[in-house]
Order: sequence, then structure tokens, then C-alpha cells
Amino acid sequence: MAGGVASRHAASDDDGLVQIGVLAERVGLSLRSVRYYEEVGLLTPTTRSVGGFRLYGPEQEERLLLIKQMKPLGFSLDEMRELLDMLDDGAKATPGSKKARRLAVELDREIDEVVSRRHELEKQLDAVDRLARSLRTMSRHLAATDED
Amino acid sequence: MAGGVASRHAASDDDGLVQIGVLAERVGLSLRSVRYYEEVGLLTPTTRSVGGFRLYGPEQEERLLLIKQMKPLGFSLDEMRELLDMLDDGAKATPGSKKARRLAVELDREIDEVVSRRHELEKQLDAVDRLARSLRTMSRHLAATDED
DNA sequence: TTGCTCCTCACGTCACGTGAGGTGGC
DNA sequence: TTGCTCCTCACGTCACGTGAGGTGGC
Repeated sequence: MAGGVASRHAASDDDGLVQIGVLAERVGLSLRSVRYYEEVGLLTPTTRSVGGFRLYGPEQEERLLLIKQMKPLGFSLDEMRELLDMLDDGAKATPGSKKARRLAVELDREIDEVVSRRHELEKQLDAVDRLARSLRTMSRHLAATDED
Repeated sequence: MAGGVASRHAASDDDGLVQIGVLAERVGLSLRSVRYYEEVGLLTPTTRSVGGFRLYGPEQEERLLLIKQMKPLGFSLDEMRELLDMLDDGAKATPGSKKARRLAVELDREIDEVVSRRHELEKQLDAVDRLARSLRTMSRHLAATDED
């Protein structure tokens, strides 16, 4: 092991921990969003540096990525927290145990919700396609120079 | 023509005008949203009844539908107003005229924006699918009763 | 008169954006 | 010392939600 040295520009740590700037950049969210998610209990930093800087591990990055991916479905942050906490509970539970089976049932409900919202969104995308086509028609109509 | 009689429950008018409740129901938006769109100059009622009730014609319903369909793309109401007003201008302009050709150029830029946001959304939908699959895997793993 | 839909304030909420002023390590 | 990234308030914004109190036509 390389020991607890290094960290160029204090951007990343030997432990694989990263500052909020790196995390936000990687996932594609604003610093404000990440901090806000902490405010509402959706994403807690793994730890803090001596100077008070938030430091995040890979599990937090994974969690943040899930959050970002769920955004287009229009879940509230509270609903996302519910689902993500459920997943964390699931990771700790023994498969087949009573607790795990109860979790699976709840999880199935969440999955149904995800799928149904996904289908809604897909229908809306189809509507967007029709819109784009009619916009193109309109544009060609307007630009018509009578030379064809 | 049947003359200016009727209107059961004052819900619709002979002119094809409808009250806000009917409009909102048809398009699938809240009364508050429709009123808010008027506040920001995005959708003006065709007229008002004697009692002050908002009345909307088919063109307004069409416009509201476009607004609803653009929502998943994440345009701000101001950006939508820009596009919709552009379409209205286009409907009034003579095809091939200088004004119409300028409009067509602007419209093409808007179309590019719509298409690029649409593709972004599609990529996010793919991510959602992967998410749903891993949720299902997790659920089956938890529910495993060792009996298969 | 009752019931329904509508009306206008106006304050609340959610998910952040945006400075303001300050700290901390190369 | 300069430059960069980070910090904590705290107020602003966007797109509505949600009553509060009142009106209007079958």
C-alpha cells in the first residue's frame, strides 16, 4: 500500500474519497443539489476532511447516480430516499428471511411505480416526436422559396 | 346554427368554448397550472363569461396540449412561450416571405433543441430500464426461498 | 335554498440558484 | 501572497399546491 500520502490539489484522497466538486462533476449535478440532498437526508458524505470538506466514497457516488437517473421519472426526493433506503436495508438483510421477504414485497410495489412512470414518459416522448415532425413541416412550409 | 341557447351546467358553450374545468380535465393539468400559465402570459383565455369565468376555444386547448407535451423536456415556461409565439407568428406570415424565412431559421434552432433534449431523455430512460432490471434482481434475491 | 363550478388573493412548498463573506491547503 | 476549492448562512426563483372567503347560474 502507498500509505496516506499524496492528494494532488486535495481533489481526491488515497481512500478513494473525493471532494464534492469531483463527485458533482462526475455525476453531472450541481454542488448545490448535492448539498441539498444532504440537507433532506438523501445523501450523507462518507466523512469530512479536517478542514470540514465533504468527502464521498464510491457507494455515495453510486447512490447519487441512482438519484440522478430517477429524476426524469418525477419522484420527489422523499420518495427516492424511501427507495434507496429500502435498497440499503435489502443489502443488509439475509435473503429469504422474513424481513427480506417483506422488503421484496415493498420493492415490487416500487418497481411497478417505476415501470408505470417509465411508460408514461415513453408515451410523452412519442408526443414529442410528433411535435418535432410538425415543427419541421411548419419550418419547411415557411422557408418555401417556390423553387421546387 | 342552433343559436346562443343551451349550455348544460354552464360547462360548455355553443361556440365550442369551454370552462377551465373541462379544459384542464381534457388536457390533464390542474386548474392552478392553467391559471398560472395565464399569469405568465403563456395561455390567455379566448374570452370571459359575464360572470367572469374563463372560456377557452379549441386553439387554446391545442396550445395547452403542446405545453403539456413539452413539459418532460424541461423547458421553462418562458422558453415555451417563445416557441409557441413563434408558431403563432408563423401561422400569420406568408410562406417564403423574408419574415417567414427568418422565422424558419429560428424555428430550426428550436427544433434542434427539442431533438437534443429528447435524446438526452431517451438515454435517461435506458438508465431507468437498467435500474428497473437491477431492482427486480434484488427483489428476487431477497425473496429467494431456496425452493428452486 | 342547496350544490356545483368558478373567482381572486395570498401564503406555502419543493428543488434548487445565487451571491455574501469566510476558511484552508498547495 | 495568490489562486483554487471548499464552507455556511440566507434570500431569491420557478412552477405550481392549497386553503380562505366570495360570487353566479341551474
